[in-house]
Amino acid sequence: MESVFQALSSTVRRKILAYLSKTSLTAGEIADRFEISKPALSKHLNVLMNAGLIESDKQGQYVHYRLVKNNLFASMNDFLVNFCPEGRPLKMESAEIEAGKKSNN
Amino acid sequence: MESVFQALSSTVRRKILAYLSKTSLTAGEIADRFEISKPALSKHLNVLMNAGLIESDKQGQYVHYRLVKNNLFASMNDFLVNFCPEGRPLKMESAEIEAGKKSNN
DNA sequence: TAGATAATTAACTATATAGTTAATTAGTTA
DNA sequence: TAACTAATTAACTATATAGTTAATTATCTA
Repeated sequence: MESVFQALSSTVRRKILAYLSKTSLTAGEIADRFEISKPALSKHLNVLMNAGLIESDKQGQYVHYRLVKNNLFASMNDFLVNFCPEGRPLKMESAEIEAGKKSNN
Repeated sequence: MESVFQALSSTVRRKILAYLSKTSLTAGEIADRFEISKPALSKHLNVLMNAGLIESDKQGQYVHYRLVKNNLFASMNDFLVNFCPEGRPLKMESAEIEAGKKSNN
C-alpha cells in the first residue's frame, strides 16, 4: 500500500501509467515521450514495478512494460473502502472487474 | 491532482484521514494518536489541507479538522477513469455519492 | 492580568527523491 | 568478432521531505 501511493505521487509516473493504459511499450518508447534521461526513466519504471503497478518482459534487447490494471484498481479501492461505508459499492465493482467478468457498459 | 497523490503518499497522512473518517478531531487529539511531535503533525495537516482532503474550523483555542470525503472520492475516480474504460462505472458511482443522493446499501 | 493551554511558525538537521553523466551489461547484426 | 543499440547500474548533486526543539500567537481561566 505504501509503495503504491508512493509510486502514484509522481506526475511522471502517473503519465507512464497513462501511456501504458492503452498499450504496452518498451523502455525506450516510454523514454521518448519524456524530456528526462533514460536512466531517470528507468528508475521510475523500477518504482512502478516494485509497487506492482506494471510488469515487464524482455524480448531480445527490448524490455516491454505493461500496466497491471487489477492491482491499480484493487489498491485504490482497498484504500477508499477504509474511509467510508459508501466505499463498499466501489469495492464490489472492483472485484467484478478483477474477476474479468464485467462487460464494458 | 499532484497535491492529492503527494498527500496520500505518506502513511502518517493516510492514518490521519482514517481517523477523520469516523469523526472530526482537534489537532491535539490527532497528535495524541501519533508518536511524532505536534509541529510535525501540524505540517501533515497542512499538506492534507492544501490537497483539499480535509478542512478545519477554529473554535476558541481548538482547531477542528474533518475529512472532505467527496474530494477524496472525486480525485481517486478522476484518476482511475483515465486508465481503463472499466473505470467509468466507478465514476458514475462516485458522482452519485458526491450528489449525496445515495443510500447506504 | 498572569499563567496555562492549543496550535502554529521558525530554524535547523538528516534522509529520501529525482535528476545528471559515465560506465556496464546484454543482445543484434554487418 | 567488432561495432551498434537498448537498457540498467554506478556515482554523484541538488532539492524536497519529515522530523526535531524553541519561539510565537491566540485563547481561556483563576
